Amino acid sequence: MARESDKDFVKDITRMEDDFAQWYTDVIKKTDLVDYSPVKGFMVIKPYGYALWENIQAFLDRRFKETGHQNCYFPLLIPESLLNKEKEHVEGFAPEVAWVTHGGSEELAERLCVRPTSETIICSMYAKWLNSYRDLPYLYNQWCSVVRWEKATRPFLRTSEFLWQEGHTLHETMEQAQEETLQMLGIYQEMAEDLLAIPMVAGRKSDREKFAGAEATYTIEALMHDGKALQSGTSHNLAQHFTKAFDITYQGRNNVLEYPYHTSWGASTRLIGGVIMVHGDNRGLVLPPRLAPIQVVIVPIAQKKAGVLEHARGIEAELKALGLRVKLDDDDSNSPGWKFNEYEMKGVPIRIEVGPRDIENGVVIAVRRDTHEKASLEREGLGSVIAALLDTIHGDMLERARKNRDEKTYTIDNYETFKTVMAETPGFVKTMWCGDMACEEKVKAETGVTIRCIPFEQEQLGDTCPFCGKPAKHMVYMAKAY
RNA sequence: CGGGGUGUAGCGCAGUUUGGUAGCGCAUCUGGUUUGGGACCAGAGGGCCGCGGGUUCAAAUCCUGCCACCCCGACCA
Repeated sequence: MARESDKDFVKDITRMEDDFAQWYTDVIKKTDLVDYSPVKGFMVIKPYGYALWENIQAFLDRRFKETGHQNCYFPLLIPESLLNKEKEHVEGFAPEVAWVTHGGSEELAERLCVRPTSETIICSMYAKWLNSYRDLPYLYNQWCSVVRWEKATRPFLRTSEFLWQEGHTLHETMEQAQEETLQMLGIYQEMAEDLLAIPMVAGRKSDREKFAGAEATYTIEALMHDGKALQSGTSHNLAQHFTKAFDITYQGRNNVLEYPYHTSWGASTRLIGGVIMVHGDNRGLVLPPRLAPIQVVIVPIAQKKAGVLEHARGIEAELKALGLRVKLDDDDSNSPGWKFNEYEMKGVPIRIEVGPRDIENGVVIAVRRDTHEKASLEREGLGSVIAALLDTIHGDMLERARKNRDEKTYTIDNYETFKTVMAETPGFVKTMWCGDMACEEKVKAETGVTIRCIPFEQEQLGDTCPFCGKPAKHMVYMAKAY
């Protein structure tokens, strides 16, 4: 195996070490994932980008159904009076909701908000439907878009409208709600690792960072290439906060009216931004094989020569028969060299080159996107070798991402070192914390760093909080966040 | 919402200081030769210069208002 080129960048894309934000924008634009629409903060997701979302949807939807959930659909518009019912919730979301004030030319008696999330409309319906403990649990999910009027937007990471799913469940007991909350977070983590090849830190949000109206919020957090963290999926135990506000009651087992326990959980197109920033390099996207819309691209060489295209089509058919997503690029208006660059930029995991020389030798050339390793493979039995190679690439990408993250994860026990590290080599910081919101606010104000989560896997790193000197309550992961 | 920057052909840009026929590269189209890391030759098409007002004989260029995008901060998936 030989490194095929020393060149580790392309002229169209800013190098990530020079300007990470510009690199991200360049990659998104050059690879045809999205385009900007006429309305600020609203983006068009183009076919290559939407295919990524469809693969995320397919994975999650399968797992939701395997765990007993059903899909349904609730309306886009929510009356203001419903939004206002849960106090913390409305305070959290009011600043960024869009309002519908007119129907045609008539001004509405009550204005309607475009959902920023659907707890309120869904709870108002659950209140009508729920009668008996025999009806529980409610295990519903919807795939939809929501609108949050953002001031600063970036494709995938923060847009005024985004696609997501939101699950909303009701349970008889707090224990069942908690079990559901953690189960769904676990599915997000499984998806991140098995599909996106992104290792996650899972844990609970601090009270300052939790969802508006939640008893507890759980999160998976990933570390990007630039050392900033991305919240990648959240699952909330809402306890009885909304069910009481919306007066959702049922006849319980002991013949008294009870309020059910409530959860909600969501993951969005933001995950795509995470994939770009965790795996991408200076040549563009590097897509994990199970997510990639095109897993293998076949580039014929000297395709007008007799037999070349037919041979390439045979390879295409064999790989497709194995269920792989394959593209044969037989467009003769682009040279092979152009195609090499194009599909590398688009992150296609494996490129197969086949020309007259290879046909004669009974081989093909296969090149890995993630490592640039080039190998000559026997044509005979190629399908199973390629299928296995895709799995190897997935494992290697996950491992590489884990190694990158671990190298940028620092254990720190004093504030001065913390400041230095976060200023010079940002990443995750593992440290003890007193549990006091004022202390958390102070650190954020002074350094811009926030508590990403209180991880499930706790370590006793010390006895005092390095920020205020009070007794430590938890070990936390901290980082600057997207 | 504050600070900085940018809007000219599908994409990337020059031209704006000093007002005077709208330019370049890539892409596109036609024909031909090519094809193992961004091919070559010849020809062709493509523009409300972000949008609106103003100054002027004349505006991409000067004045003014707005809009969008990018970057850096404050707020959030």
